[in-house]
Amino acid sequence: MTTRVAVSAEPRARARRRASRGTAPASRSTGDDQETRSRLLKVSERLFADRGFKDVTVREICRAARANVAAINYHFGDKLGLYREVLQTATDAMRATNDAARRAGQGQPPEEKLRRYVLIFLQGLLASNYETLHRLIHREMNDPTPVLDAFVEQSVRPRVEYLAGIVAELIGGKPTDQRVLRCVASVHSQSITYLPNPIAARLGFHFKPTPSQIEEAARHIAGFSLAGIRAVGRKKSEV
Amino acid sequence: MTTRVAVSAEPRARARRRASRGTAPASRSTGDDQETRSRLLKVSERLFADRGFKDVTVREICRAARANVAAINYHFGDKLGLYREVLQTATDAMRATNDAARRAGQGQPPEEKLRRYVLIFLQGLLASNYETLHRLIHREMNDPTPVLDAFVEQSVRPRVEYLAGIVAELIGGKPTDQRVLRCVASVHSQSITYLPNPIAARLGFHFKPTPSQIEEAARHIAGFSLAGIRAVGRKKSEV
DNA sequence: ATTTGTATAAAACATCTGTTTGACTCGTGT
DNA sequence: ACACGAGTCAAACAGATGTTTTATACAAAT
Repeated sequence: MTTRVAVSAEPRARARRRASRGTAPASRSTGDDQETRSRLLKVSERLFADRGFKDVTVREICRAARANVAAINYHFGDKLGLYREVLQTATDAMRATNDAARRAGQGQPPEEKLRRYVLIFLQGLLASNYETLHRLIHREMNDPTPVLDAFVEQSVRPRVEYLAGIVAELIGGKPTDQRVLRCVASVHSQSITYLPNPIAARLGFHFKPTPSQIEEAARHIAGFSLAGIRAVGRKKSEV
Repeated sequence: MTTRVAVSAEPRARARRRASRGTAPASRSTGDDQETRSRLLKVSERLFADRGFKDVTVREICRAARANVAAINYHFGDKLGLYREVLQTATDAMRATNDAARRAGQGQPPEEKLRRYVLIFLQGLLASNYETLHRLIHREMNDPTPVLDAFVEQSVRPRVEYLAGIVAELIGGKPTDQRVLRCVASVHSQSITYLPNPIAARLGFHFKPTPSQIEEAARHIAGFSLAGIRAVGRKKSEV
């Protein structure tokens, strides 16, 4: 009895109306008129990030978005449809971070590529506008919903392959070398550790994601990792 | 509407009977008689680790343990009471790992202390009998239940402080130095990355937790980290 | 033999869950 | 003027959920 799969994307009768988007929705008379649909997206992003897909109720989302209970089913087919759309924006944001890191590293020596990658990744991870999206993704890691597969292919794999390329360049091995993969895991894991989490908070790790603190952390990770990678490179290659 | 707090440990009428434990429960007549209580503990440990506190239903647990729906409330007061007890065994296991790591490092130079710590931690993390317990804990990191505080104090803090001591010895700083704390985070994050997770699985990271693979991974983490720590130690100390 | 305490079981309870329904309000196109 | 579709709403639905109740079986103590 896991996360309740709805195989077909748009399940029921209605909710296909929104096929006709872009025909100037214009404003309607009802008071505020802030496009209920986008309010639902915005509100649910935060709620899903805070507590996960299953632990957030549609009633809660709708209350927070000042919308009717039926709004989610009307606009997104069902709860999973809404979640899918929220996670798609997360995927896009992550891909944008990937591309930015790639661009920043172009023409640079591998050491500098790694430094810039870590910094940009960390900025993307902790920048206030993206932080909820990344927490969302972190949730998928522990409680995969049917959306995870698409996300891994579109976001994680390109990122890991890029990192593997850098590391391979640094230690002079194939990107599929076990040593390379372990180094990639080491770099990546250090980065995501800086996502806010309740245990760190209880330990008194008061890491404030200000630009300068983020740079500091990025410098640490890059320096730590470059030394680590070089050390690994000095050892004999394995199968 | 989070995980449903039950402030008092043993909430209702019954379930305090088990105060009188140890008076030889003996066996009763009903067929198998395998101590329903311990069956519930065993079964729910796996279920909670797989899907988290909230996503597992008491009916499911009871079905898997071949017990009545009321069994949980009878033996543990309520669902959270069962969870609390399961997590207590996890805490104990983790503390045992801590102690083992400490003993193994006694009288060793700090480099060797770190190597042994990482190995023992990883063994504890991935040994088949403890693996579910650690996944359980990993869940608390993302979705804290009321049980988290006790766990952090009893397990995580001693461990982090021990690691901080080693690192401080290596780079010659105070255990509260920012550089030290960042190194601790680096070491710890690399270790927990080796817990099985769906994203790694989808990426084709087929890490089998055999003893030799675990040793391999521990060697990597220790070597990588020692080089990293030394590099950090070469830099000027910060506030 | 009776009482007492422990353990189990089936059924019921109250609440919460995602979803659906049917009515109603508008603007727009004819 | 009219029909139509888009969007919203209150109410209801069916199923799941944690918990409680009531009844019963049994062993040990009295």
